[in-house]
Amino acid sequence: MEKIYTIKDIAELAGVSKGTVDRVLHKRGKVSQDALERVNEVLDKIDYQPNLMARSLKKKQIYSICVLLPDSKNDPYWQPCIDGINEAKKEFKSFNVKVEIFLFDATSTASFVETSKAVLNAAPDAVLLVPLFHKEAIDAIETYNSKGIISGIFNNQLKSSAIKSFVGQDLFQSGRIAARLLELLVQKGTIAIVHIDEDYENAVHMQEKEKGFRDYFDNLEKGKFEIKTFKVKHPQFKTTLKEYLEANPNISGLFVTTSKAYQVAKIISKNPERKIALVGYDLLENNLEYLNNKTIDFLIHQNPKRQAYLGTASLIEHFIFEKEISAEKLLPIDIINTENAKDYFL
Amino acid sequence: MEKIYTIKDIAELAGVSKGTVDRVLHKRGKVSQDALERVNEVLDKIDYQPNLMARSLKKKQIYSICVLLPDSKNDPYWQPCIDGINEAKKEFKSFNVKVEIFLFDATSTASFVETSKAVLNAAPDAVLLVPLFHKEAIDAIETYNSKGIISGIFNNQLKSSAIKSFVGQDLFQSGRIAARLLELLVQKGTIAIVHIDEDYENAVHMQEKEKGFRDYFDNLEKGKFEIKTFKVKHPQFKTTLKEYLEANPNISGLFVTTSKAYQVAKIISKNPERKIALVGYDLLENNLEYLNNKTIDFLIHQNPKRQAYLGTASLIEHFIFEKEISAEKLLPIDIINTENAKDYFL
DNA sequence: TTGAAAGCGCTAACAC
DNA sequence: GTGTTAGCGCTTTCAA
Repeated sequence: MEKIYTIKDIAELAGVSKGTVDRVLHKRGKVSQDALERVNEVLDKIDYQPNLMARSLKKKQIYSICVLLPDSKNDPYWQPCIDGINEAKKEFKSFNVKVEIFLFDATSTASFVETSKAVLNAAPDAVLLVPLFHKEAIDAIETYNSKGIISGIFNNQLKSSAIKSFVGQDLFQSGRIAARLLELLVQKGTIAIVHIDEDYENAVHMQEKEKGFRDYFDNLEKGKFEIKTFKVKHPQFKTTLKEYLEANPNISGLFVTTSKAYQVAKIISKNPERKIALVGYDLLENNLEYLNNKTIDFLIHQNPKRQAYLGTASLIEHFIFEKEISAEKLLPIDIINTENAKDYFL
Repeated sequence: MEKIYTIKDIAELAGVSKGTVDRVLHKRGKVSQDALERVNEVLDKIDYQPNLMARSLKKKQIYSICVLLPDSKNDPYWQPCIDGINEAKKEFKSFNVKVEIFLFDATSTASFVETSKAVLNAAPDAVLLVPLFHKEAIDAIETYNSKGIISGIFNNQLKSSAIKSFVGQDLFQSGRIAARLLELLVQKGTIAIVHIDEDYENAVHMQEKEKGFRDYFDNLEKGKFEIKTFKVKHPQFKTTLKEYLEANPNISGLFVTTSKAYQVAKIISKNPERKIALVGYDLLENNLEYLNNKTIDFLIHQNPKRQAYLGTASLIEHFIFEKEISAEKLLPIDIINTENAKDYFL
């Protein structure tokens, strides 16, 4: 049973006062060379772990964190994020933190810009945001940075030196996982990558997934599989895909790079005698329906709830525990079939 | 921004002292009817959330928790559990909790009984244990209970009114997941369930998994699949399985109900022209090797680390935060293939 | 039955 | 530069 040391213990061992120990530990104020050495000597010998409870109890300052994410009205994918944020909020409610949620319309850059201004007005200590729109997100983050506001992102990666943390998945790898699944489902033949591309800015996502997907097949025995890409915008979606499949009767597998696999499932389930394997993303109600009737074979779970939770929690912990923010946190990529889907709703 | 009330606030609002408020909140000591009503009136009006940090800071009592689990020397499956326990330990190290780990030999009931006595001698406030041996585990738990020691279990379910919490997976469902995977891997034909049964007491595990597995196929179109069961003890394992597979040339899929899939993989990889689909359990080094060379198609991850972490954390939180212990916590059952395996080592 | 006060470990203000 | 001290919110002891 190793002893737990307090500042008082250190002060006694070093023959100085608690105040001096505090100054050494936090490098604040002036300390004589002699005292510094005496304290450091003690610190080297023991394993001092500050009592975080005592620290947070003392601190008067209230930290404020804003989370900026798309409204789930237009896309239910975002709904679980709210739960994740609230979970973090609840877990740390005894601490001096305030967490505010700001929603923008995922289909409108203007909405994002406007909401990010509102966040700026709230003058938080940190912002966690979903950088859907590349350029606008960078702008917002740089503005925050110039005001001394820390920025973290989740859901999709974005390179900027002003970003302190990223929580999400390795999308390239995610594409490889889909590829491995389709390799098993379709013994050989043609597989199409389907991008249901509602807004061009999202394309980085899809491109990474496509790259990973193709990478997997590129490293396989040649000639067994042919990989095609099919890109379609929403309005004409239904007829276009139907025609595409009719024009390509050799296609026996589809990889949908967004959460819209149910739209594809709806079309292919009309023609059950043609067996087409289908792999998509996200545990939406609509997707689960087709997963359960086996039109969709596998879904890849991006765990938006946990992403939002971890993003929020790491910012909170940075302030109240002075924890380092880890620059990148990659979540496991969960493979979902009919049987384990419900376990992921905790 | 809702105000955060403290005991001092309540005392002032009710016109009593902090001590009296504390007595009312915790129903300890004597309080006059009048004071009781005044305090309760205030409590009804406001939403009082005790500051857990302040509480833990003050408490002198040190809580002691013992964790009783199999030694990983004989089975590497248990190794991650130690990490999970240590993670919980680290997370709560600022609180007054002591967590001690006791290891027993998973192949020896005597070792379990002995170790559980050592735990009793340590006189902890709570015990978290892996109830590998049904009867002995029940005995131990009832003894703990009679001494006022709280018991939680993880890894496998066990029914007893003396058990306060269970963390683990739904093993029946886990069997269904394996079934669904093999259904996809083997279009039709014969599939064998392989129990590598080292110690009879573990059989509950395997039986549940088998039940789930068969349940899935029972509800499928009849005649497409035939399911067999093959049980083997370790020493004769290698030759027996080989003979079994030779005697049953129609078998094209295997479901190994333990973490020993690599042993099966070793045998079937000797005969690569006969393609046999293989699904097993757990991310052991040995298994991963055969997963990566695609002899094993899927592994099911039982997440022992997280099980141990959650089991430990829920007991700790019960003491320091006075949180309710949830009776049952079922973890998601992760499906692992070549591509997402490494993500699960965080 | 109740209030007052000490003190958990830490931080920050203040005095020397 | 450095030691002392007050106080965060809570629990617990001690008088009254």
